[in-house]
Amino acid sequence: MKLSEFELDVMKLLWQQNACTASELHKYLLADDTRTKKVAYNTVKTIVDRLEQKGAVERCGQQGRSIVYQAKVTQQALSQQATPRFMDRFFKGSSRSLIAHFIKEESLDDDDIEYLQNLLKSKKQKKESD
Amino acid sequence: MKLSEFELDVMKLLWQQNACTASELHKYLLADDTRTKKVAYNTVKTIVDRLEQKGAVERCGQQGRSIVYQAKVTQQALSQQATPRFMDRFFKGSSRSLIAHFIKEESLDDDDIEYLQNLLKSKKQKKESD
DNA sequence: GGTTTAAAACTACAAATGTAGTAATGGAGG
DNA sequence: CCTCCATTACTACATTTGTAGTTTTAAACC
Repeated sequence: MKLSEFELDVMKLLWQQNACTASELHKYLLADDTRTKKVAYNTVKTIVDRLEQKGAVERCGQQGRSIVYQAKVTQQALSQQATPRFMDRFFKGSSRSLIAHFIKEESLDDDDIEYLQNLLKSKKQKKESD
Repeated sequence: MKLSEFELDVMKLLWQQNACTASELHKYLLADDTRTKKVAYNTVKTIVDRLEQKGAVERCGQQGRSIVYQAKVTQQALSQQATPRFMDRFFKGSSRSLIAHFIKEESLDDDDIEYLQNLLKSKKQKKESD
């Protein structure tokens, strides 16, 4: 399933909110101040309609006249599709260089670092037990 | 600078190969067997022309009648633009969960794990010295 | 029950993208 | 020097995407 940028933005809201009407989605988008361009309700509804056609969302109820939608594909499923493509473009298929990039460039607090160190440790141990 | 999927595929080749003619790029794309759809030479040339218009590539010479192109924007520059957007979509702005995802899902050999552990360690130490 | 009105459904359209055809041109080989 | 063919330059077109207007409908309120 291939979704556009805007479609993904809407999916993200549905993943966060679990279930929404089109107007709710519209409100969330307007409230998001990282989003410079303000879109009309109809624009959002069109995107939701397209997502429905693509099978990415489904109707799960009514609220008065409003249709309540929910995500039909999980974030995991989509990220698992998108991630290899993304990695391949920018990190030459190497998870190692991707992870290294993030460890170097992104801010991680002590807690994060410790958490990730433990993850790596358990990954190593798991390999040994195979 | 916003590039499309196909444009990024061509950029990737230019990053790898340093400098190419349009026919060379075409050959590489045909040779890539992960790419099911086979494109015509003219298609590739159109993409290169668009990349030139967008300022992503530039001419750096001739080989007979063929124009040699090279990337004008670096992979780093583009990945630094693309990565936050990507992360935000799929990993809610948290580098930690992105990295965790990769450590869990991707295959890392012992060497990779050790390398990353050292990176984390030095990140921690650097913080302490601040 | 009639009216208002928000929401759905449908339609429209410009820009970007993928895809490639046609026309023009200039090196390379005879 | 002329011809040929690869390559460029230009043009074309369907599809997708972003964006929103118009028309229809049905819930809610009086």
